[in-house]
Amino acid sequence: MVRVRFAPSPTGIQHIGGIRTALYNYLFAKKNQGEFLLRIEDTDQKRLIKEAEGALLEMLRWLEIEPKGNIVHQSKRLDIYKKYAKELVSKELAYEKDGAIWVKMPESKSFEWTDLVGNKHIRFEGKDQKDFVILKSDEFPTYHFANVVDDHLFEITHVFRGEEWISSTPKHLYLYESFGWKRPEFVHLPVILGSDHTKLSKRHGAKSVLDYRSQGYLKEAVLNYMALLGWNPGGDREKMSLDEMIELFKIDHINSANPIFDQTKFEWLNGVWIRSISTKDLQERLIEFYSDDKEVTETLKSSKSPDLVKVAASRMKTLMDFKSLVSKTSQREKTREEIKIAKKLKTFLTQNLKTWEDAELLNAIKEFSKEEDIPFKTIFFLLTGKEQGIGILELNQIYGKDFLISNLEGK
RNA sequence: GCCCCGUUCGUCUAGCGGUCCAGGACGCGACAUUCUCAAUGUCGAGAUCAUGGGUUCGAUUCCCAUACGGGGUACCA
Repeated sequence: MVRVRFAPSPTGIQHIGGIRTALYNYLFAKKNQGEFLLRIEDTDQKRLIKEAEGALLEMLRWLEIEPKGNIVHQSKRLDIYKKYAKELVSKELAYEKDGAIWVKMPESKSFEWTDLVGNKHIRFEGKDQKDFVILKSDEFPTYHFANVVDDHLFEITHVFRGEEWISSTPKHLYLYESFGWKRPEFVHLPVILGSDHTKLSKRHGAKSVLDYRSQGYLKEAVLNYMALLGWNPGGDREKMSLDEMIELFKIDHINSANPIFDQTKFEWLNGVWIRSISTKDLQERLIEFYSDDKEVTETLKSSKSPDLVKVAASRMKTLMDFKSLVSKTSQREKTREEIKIAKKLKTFLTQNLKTWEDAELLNAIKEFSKEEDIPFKTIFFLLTGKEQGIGILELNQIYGKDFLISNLEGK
């Protein structure tokens, strides 16, 4: 049976690359009817950040890629690591120095494996390897050690992790060998780079998945875009739901080159998802997204809400765009000239229109525009209060005559 | 420096020896639609497949070298 694990260290916020690793783990497990576990590698006492784990769980919960079973904390398993470390010492494969336990790396050996990303053979020579610490002087294990011990104890079959671990894989291989344990398959994922071709970091803007949520991205889009960075199902397929990704996921379609995060394409994908969910669903998500915003919440709970959501959907890239789209307040004040035009327009419309039905209104606007030689854009602004956005007729349907007229009257 | 990995349009990528004078998507441009902006549809520009050597009847696809990019080189993960 396939069993994988996501093993982050709670030393900071998980950036998008970290969560992508979780996603690939999840996809692979689901695809193969396997298990997906979560292990917190909290072995670095100095760099530990206590909010990190909660944030991580919140991300997984939001994205609905939650692990199975109990969460393992390495900090609670110190006695286990100690026991195994001593075993290596007694086998004379490790030694104590400066209060820490070190593994002696054999110079004559070579270490090789076939990495499942790109299905390539990787080989390191023992002479390039250095002895390394497995148990620190504070009695905590190092990553290399705790990771191997736990992967063995939990019978992990496939290790998905960032490619920054390739160089230390020889250490891990040697540990498996020293204990006589069967080693797992390795799947080293290329790291995601920013637009300047350097590793994603704070400088590149919002990096946490939670940040994307608060910026109005849909979880479907986040999942979809993360999956697409470095993996594709082959062919032209781009938009995929989680279930579809599970169905299509294959390790040999993971790329081994570093992808660059493209904010613009991500936004486009988010728009695609916003347009593809139902109006009712979108409305619910907007209600949740704007739960702290009284004004928008009021709008969203009004009877006009479904219509507004519907006409706003095609104009949104993120949920954040909704507010300005449906706001009733004018985008800017009218100029003196515009105030004059607005007065004229108001008189014109109130005198000529009987029903205020769309066709009649549109004709009147066109006529006014022509007769007075006023550009349509100006009329649009005067009637809607916006330079651009939801159409006059759409607003006429939703808010009606009074709203349009009041825009002509205000400043 | 040394070790490891990578390199197809600006970006994400398809391609796994002939189907490729390289296909799709984002972005960009044009047109259509049209009450603005979007959305949508159609078309277009954009890659001598990093460079140089091989192998082969034939290389984007296989091998080597160079260049460039990324990663590692901690009692951090």
